[in-house]
Amino acid sequence: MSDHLLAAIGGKIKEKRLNKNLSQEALASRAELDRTYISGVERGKRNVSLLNLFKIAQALEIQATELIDIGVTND
Amino acid sequence: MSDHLLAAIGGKIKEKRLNKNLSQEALASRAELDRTYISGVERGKRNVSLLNLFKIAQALEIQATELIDIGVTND
DNA sequence: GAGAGAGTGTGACTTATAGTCCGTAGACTT
DNA sequence: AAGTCTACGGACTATAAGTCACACTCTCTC
Repeated sequence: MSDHLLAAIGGKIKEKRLNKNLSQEALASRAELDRTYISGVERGKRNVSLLNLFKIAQALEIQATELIDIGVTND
Repeated sequence: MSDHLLAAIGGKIKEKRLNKNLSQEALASRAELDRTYISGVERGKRNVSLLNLFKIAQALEIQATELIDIGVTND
């Protein structure tokens, strides 16, 4: 529960972004967020808030659930 | 994309909490958050960050995806 | 039908950090 | 070498995190 979680989510975002052939800047523009912010998010340096998560998902044309659907077990 | 989204997620949290017969205070305790914070989240007054979302999901013994899996279409 | 206890809503507040805006530097492409 | 893309830093502003006191509603018991 912490950094690697954000990194995993950041990785997902990067993956989806590349799938769509978008630059960080293009994604940032679509999501109305800052390019350096997207950079930080993808590198797991940012603890994104829900509204921004949804903005990013929308910019990527995917469900927000896809972005946080990482292997998190409730062991 | 905004308040009603947070309210919808808050509603989900409340629903899951009640399913588990937990009080806000009990949930807050499990998630190591403040009771009034949980109250605000459930009422959609708080734009929760990812880490806290995961804390809450873990406290509810569910996947975080379940909490944000509301009817959001990419129309 | 007053008093106690559990559960919740809410406003106000301080502190931590989310998020922006400026920049520089390096990798890669054409 | 000019253009594109990204990592990263510093300085700032906006807002989330976190806490408190108090009010209110129930329900139960005396």
